[in-house]
Amino acid sequence: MLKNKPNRVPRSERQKAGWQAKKSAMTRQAILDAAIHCIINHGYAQTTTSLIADHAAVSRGAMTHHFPSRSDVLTATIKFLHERRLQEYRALVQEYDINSKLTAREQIETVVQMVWKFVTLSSSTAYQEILMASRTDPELKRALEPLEKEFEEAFLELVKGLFPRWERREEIETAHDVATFLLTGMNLSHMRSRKNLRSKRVLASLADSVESLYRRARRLELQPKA
Amino acid sequence: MLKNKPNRVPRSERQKAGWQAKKSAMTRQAILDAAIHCIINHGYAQTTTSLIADHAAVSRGAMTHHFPSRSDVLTATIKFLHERRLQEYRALVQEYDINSKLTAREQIETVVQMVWKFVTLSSSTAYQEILMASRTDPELKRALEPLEKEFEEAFLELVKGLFPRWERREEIETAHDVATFLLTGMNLSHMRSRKNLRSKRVLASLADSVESLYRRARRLELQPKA
DNA sequence: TGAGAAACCAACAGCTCTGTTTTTTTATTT
DNA sequence: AAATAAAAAAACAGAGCTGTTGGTTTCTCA
Repeated sequence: MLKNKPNRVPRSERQKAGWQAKKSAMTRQAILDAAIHCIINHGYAQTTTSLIADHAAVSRGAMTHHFPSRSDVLTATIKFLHERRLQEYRALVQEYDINSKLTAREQIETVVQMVWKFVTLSSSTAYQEILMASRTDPELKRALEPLEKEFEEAFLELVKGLFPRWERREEIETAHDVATFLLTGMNLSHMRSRKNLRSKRVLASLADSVESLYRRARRLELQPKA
Repeated sequence: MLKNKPNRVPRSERQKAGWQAKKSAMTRQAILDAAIHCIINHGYAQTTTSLIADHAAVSRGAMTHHFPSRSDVLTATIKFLHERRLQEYRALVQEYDINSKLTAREQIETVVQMVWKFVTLSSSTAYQEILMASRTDPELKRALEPLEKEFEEAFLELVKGLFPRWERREEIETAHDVATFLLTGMNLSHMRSRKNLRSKRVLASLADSVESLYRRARRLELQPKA
């Protein structure tokens, strides 16, 4: 939604130099925000150009000025979404403040909670929509692959930072896979009906799995060729 | 695809009584098969009435005779898909022959493999498409809910049959949740790129989780109020 | 075998979405 | 202040999808 429609901005502001560029950036941003909003609330396929324009309070003509085709809006949107998710991810890492005063088990539990919170953000819902659409849309698929890799890297970096003594890549990868698969699967199911009672038990079980992988890795690292 | 187009069927067959009813059932079936095929290969949103008709080798007019509206085809399709999945599920249970000669661990591993196979069937892909679409389509959502419940019941029945001494519902449910969430999540990711090396480790970890839940349940059952 | 029903087909109208073009408004620059 | 460039709006044409209508073929049963 356009928070500052041009005619709502005071005259003084509007006469400053560089105002036009600023306005342009604003509507561009409003369009991207609206696109994400539509993907979340109407699904990827139903996100039409007019729907986006309506929700951004921008004429469709103005939109084609910034993005000539529908595909242009959407590819710009997924890039923007990707940035936003990376940002939200980093914010969560800070918020949860996973410091080394905690035991390994406590750290693991905190990370699990954090990742769960991340997965249930609305931006992850949007991402799921796009991911699912990409299954039958080669162009989308191509555009998404590098972004997916970047995210996995970010996750592995987090783990490395938190558990400096966890070196065996095999168990780290498995932990990553188990966590993301389980949490996305759960989120997918929960997006449809919330059953918080059961999710707590699942999160505990996930923490168990990760802990067991961690312990195994530690064991094998100490006696590599036993 | 229509395997037996009416004009390909021998005259003798075509003159038997009840032929018309049989033919009608055949095209109806062909339409439902085609619909599932389209959902798998083009996605739910792209599954248009003409696409289905084309793939079923049936005129669009003939289709509207059996299913007046698009929504009619699709609701019939998801019901049919549901039946098919139940059937495939039962077939897998038989095929894997999980008998009591195996140890608990072996049984668990077999079930995990079986469910994984089930989740990766193309009919599960179709189901995922529908599930995802139902998030933003209230009508679909309403139609899907009872079917979802029926499936969970079927799964719980399987576990009860296999582990008669596993009585605590809490751990059974958690095991169910962990397994389905993890496997759907993994499938969702694999539908896009196959990485079999890593999936084996994930399956092993899942078996660990289930086993640990089983052991805990057994322990708590023996000393209920300790 | 002939009347009536069921299955099937083809063409059309209305709607929505996309992309293009034309026109108007709003900034910037000299 | 005028010329030029950028942004926004409006109107239009083409394509695809849905649902409807009227007509044809195929089967059934008396």
